[in-house]
Amino acid sequence: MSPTPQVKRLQPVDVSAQTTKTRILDAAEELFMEHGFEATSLRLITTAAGVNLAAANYHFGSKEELFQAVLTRRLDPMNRQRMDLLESFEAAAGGNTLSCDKILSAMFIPALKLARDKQTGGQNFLRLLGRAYADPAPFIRDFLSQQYHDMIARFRTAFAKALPHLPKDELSWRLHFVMGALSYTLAGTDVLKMIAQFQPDEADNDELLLSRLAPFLAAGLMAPATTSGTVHQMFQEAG
Amino acid sequence: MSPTPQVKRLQPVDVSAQTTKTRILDAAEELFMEHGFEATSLRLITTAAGVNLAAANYHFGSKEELFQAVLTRRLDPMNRQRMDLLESFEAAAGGNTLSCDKILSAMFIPALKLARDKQTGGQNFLRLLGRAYADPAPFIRDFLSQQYHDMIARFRTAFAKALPHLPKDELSWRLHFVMGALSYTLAGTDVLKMIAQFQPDEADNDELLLSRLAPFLAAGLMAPATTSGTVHQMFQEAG
DNA sequence: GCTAGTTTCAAACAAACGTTTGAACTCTTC
DNA sequence: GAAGAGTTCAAACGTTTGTTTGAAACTAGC
Repeated sequence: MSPTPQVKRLQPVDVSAQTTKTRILDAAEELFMEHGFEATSLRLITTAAGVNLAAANYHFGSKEELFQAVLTRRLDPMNRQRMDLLESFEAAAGGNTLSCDKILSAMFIPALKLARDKQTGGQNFLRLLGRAYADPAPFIRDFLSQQYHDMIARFRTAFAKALPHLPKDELSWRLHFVMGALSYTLAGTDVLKMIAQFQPDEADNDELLLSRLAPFLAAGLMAPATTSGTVHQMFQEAG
Repeated sequence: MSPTPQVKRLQPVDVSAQTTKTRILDAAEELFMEHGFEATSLRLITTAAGVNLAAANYHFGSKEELFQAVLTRRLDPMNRQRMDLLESFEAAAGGNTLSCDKILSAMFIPALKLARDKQTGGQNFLRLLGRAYADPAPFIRDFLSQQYHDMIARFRTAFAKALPHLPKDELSWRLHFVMGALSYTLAGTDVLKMIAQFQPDEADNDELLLSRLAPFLAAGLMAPATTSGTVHQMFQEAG
């Protein structure tokens, strides 16, 4: 049924096929980023890629699988880098527990690397990732939560050591806020205008962005635990 | 061209027409929330509302206008409440400057009120709003940034007084982070699972959520200003 | 240079989309 | 109860969607 060409081959993979595949991936990355999953048609993608319409289905099976392929191509290596970096930080620290900032930097630096590497088109990808994180489509949410699962678990235990005073559920919440702020910020289009206002140098947009975001999130993570009923109390006063 | 029935009438508006209109709005609110703008068809909406397909175009003109109508119905009053509340806080404080927490509570409390009011279906709306904030469609982004403009400007000056040490551009960034974290958190579907894990009482989901988020964001806002090159430095170490 | 496997291509598929139409219906107003 | 504005309805409009098809083109291996 599906035209997946899975054949054992001892020779290097056919080159022309690869370029068609990557051309589709590149075009899809940019267009999905710009318009979202639903609003981007395969005709738009294949036309932009300069390939035949049927090539998308031939190489990827379906539109959903193409979208997932676009994500995995960069997300997988990035999350692996994040975990490796965290591990190397822990090794370097010996028995000492890592600071919040250090752990956060292990999350941010691989993203930054991607954003800087113009050759891999990482700028587009980070924004696409932020958008995908907010997309309601179940197949996207399931795919992402599966992709992020190991990394989140790994960082949760690291943060738990750095913030021993914090109840576990409180930490879960704050990690969620961190991921949210990161995703949302990277996804914002308006951010570009905002950046242009202060820093005309486009090259370091994402670096500037993350250098602002990191201290903000670190302070939030290190805040004292929520006293129950804080907001409830405020609500009563002002209701 | 447009079938807008704008006629001066001295009698109370036709009741059956209103119920059709609100039935569409209610169904659209829920379905847009669940599937997003593009993935929700007018046929799905009108079927769920139990009205004829053409009724949507008759009462709202187009799908885009329907979406905007869904948003304005609740967003407009909420943002007005936010500004009124901030003003009353400032009046109560006399000449004294408000604390960060107090200003934040002026942003959160109207959202909380909406979330609690089950009669108006506010739960759905807050999630829809979070989703809309991350939607790439230009007409949605333009509409929202216009809707939020006054409120953001008002709160920016309030925060500027509360945080005099913070450079203006740094404050702009942090306000952006606050709005992002708020939107993203409210939009999350996974949040529901997370909440269910700790707090089975569904009634106060959003209250619990905001009572966790508020201290996190307050701490972030009050963090010392970014020292230039922080992340850059980290990046060099770990690169 | 023939063969077999892989990739490209133009064309067509059925289904779903937002929107429009004109007739039927409901209601108030005189 | 006739008139007329406002609303509902079934049906159809022309597009666009993701996907499939079968033949043509291409690329090795022998």
